[in-house]
Amino acid sequence: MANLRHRAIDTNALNHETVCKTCWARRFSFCETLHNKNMDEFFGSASYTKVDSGTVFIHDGEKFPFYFNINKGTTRSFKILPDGRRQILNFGVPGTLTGFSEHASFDFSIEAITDVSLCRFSKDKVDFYSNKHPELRKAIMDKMVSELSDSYAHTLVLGKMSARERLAFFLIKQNKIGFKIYGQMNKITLPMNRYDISDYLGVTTETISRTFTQFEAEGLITSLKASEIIIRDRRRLAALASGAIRFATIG
Amino acid sequence: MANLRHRAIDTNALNHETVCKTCWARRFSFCETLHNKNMDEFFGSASYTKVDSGTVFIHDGEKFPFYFNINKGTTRSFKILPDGRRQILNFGVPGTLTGFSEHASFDFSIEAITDVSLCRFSKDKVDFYSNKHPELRKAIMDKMVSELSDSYAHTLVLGKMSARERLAFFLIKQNKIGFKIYGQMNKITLPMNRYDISDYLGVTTETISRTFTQFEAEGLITSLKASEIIIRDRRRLAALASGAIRFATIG
DNA sequence: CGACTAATTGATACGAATCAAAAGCGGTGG
DNA sequence: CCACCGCTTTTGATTCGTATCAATTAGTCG
Repeated sequence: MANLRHRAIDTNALNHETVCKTCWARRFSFCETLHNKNMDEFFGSASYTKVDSGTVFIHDGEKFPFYFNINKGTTRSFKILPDGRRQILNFGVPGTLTGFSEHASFDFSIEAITDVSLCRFSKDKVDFYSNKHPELRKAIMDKMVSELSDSYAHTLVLGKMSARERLAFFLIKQNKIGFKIYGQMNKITLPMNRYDISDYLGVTTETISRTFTQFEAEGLITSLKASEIIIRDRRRLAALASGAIRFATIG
Repeated sequence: MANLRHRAIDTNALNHETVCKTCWARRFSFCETLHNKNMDEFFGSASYTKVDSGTVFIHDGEKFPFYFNINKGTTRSFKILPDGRRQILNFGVPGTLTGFSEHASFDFSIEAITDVSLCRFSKDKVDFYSNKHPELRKAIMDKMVSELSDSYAHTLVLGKMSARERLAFFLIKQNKIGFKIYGQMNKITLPMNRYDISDYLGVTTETISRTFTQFEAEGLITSLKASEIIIRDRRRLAALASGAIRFATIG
């Protein structure tokens, strides 16, 4: 097994009652589907883990036959080119499941942006229980499908959109996540820094920063701090995000 | 059911023996896994279909509870922005399975580049048989995983690579496909036109064209026709494709 | 062989990258 | 509590890769 730098807490000792019953991320997670079943055995097989902020806990190319479900915090998945260029593929939030990769081998790296807590499930165990409980496999496939769908949306953004559209897309997306997970309305809290945003959107930090300034000048947003944004004009921001207007500084 | 413009040939009439036994794409397809089983009933539920070149046979947003497996020809999957900008997500070749999308609703369109023949499988039927034959579901999930993996590689290309790297990536990828499916070694046969290539790589046709010319001048490739390329220096082309050298005209 | 479309080549424009520096911010210690 | 240090973010000046606009050449099909 690879060097996963984290403290693992064996839930066999803890008992799933105490862990899952109070799990805040459950309603976003694949395991939600087993909510009303007596699945101590299955959940007992999971291990509850914490990863410190800044830790790369999955390395590109590594074999690791587990699914990870994020319970708390934010992660970034990324690929790196030989000369150091980094592309962020997605951000993981509570309820994000990962580890679908073929032959149990990851073809990207995952790093904790904030302190993260997650559950680790052996693929073999999940497979075994999926045969008894088809809804479990269905839930996993649904997660996979939405990851694919997200990736295609991202492809469109990277292939065809201007810097302004990219940032608008990102902000609208973060806003939706913020609402779903944390119940925030017009306030966007960004756990990632400008480098992350730029590496996700395929532009530079300078461009991101300038575009933030533009958006604020145009009354689309207000920036309280670098990491706290208020949406002021959702309609226009969403129009930009959807590609309805390419460069125009609509104001 | 949506307006699928194609001629459908019901294999119930034909009998799977005559169709699947001679199916050339089988060894690349998810159904390969059932090769040695008596699955007349399952295969009988498929319908064998032909789609003419240039036909959009799946429309973005359309509900369509079927998997498609391509048997012959090439397709392009794409998304379109309100102002007409098109991003090609991937090209389908024999053995490509599609239709994973959530709630059986596609979030992209698919168009035949050449004349295409394909098999259509009802999701319900596949689901039913997957419970008896877990390897069927596993095969489908493997297809899904490699589609996701491909998409991530594409993300890296679109987010971080120069035009030269993008084209190199594309050519190496097409070469691998050409070898796997059609057994071609250094010759690349491109069923798609320059617009397709540019819409896949997130650059313009003019840039694609100029880069082809550069590559030929540098001895990386020889272009017999626009659609027939010979790889002359695989090492350097692959180095470009992997991002080891960004702009340099190595030569 | 002519008509139409696809691909290439050329000239110029422009959005974003790069290089450079200043300002903001968070944490630490005197 | 404030001064200092390091890191992140913003702003500025300039460069550059690719898009755009325009025209020519090649290729395809009736």
